[in-house]
Amino acid sequence: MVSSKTKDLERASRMFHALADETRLQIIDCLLESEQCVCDLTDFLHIGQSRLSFHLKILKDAGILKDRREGRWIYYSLDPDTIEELQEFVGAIKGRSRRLRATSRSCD
Amino acid sequence: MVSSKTKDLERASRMFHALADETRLQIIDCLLESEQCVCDLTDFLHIGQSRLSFHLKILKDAGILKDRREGRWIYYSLDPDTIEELQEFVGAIKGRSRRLRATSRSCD
DNA sequence: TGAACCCATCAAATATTCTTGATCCATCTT
DNA sequence: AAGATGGATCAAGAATATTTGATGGGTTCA
Repeated sequence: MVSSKTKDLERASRMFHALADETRLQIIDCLLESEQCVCDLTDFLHIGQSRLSFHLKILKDAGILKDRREGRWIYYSLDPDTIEELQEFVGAIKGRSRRLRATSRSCD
Repeated sequence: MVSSKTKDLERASRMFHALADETRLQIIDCLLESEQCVCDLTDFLHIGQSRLSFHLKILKDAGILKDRREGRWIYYSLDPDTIEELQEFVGAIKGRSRRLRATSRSCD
């Protein structure tokens, strides 16, 4: 059995990996204001279609983006729940790192 | 000239990349309570010394960890400023993604 | 139905990251 | 000074990730 802590780390590292690329951060930046279809994103970002599709998939698989089809177009948008999750994860680190105490083993 | 936005993305992707690895998240987990020296971390995490050193360097280069020498030992700890910075970055995404508006181009 | 369009997927080449063992450097001890 | 210890760094191989161009699937429109 895989502990829930291990799965949490797996999930977190997947999310962070999705954010660990400038192209993908640019995509996110494009989606801050509103959803966009793929063809608009290729125009904005000046990158090839298959390359964009590759990065969109990574963001979507990590849960950071959602998509919806409307006719020929597929619109991508941020998933607020995942952003929230991300914020909680970082908050958890910050919350504990603030009150550094004397040595106490906690990680094995 | 490189725009500050580009540099922000570069910085952000570096930080996220540092977090995009389970071993490194385990290291961070070990450091939540207090600073630790490298030899303790190898014991806790059961990983080889050079492998640990590799990951520590990535975290340190990203600004997430600080180190200090004390005699033979080097103690690593979280850098609260960077955690703060990280939180602000995620917060910036969340803050804007909440109020999704109609189409408005913002990223090219 | 067929052509045009939007997009995902695949395969191959390239690039980057990670692991491992060896080596080196600094500090402490004797 | 010599040995032992804590860690960083290097080189080489293994594993992943990324880019690119080609192909294919679904949708619209004539």
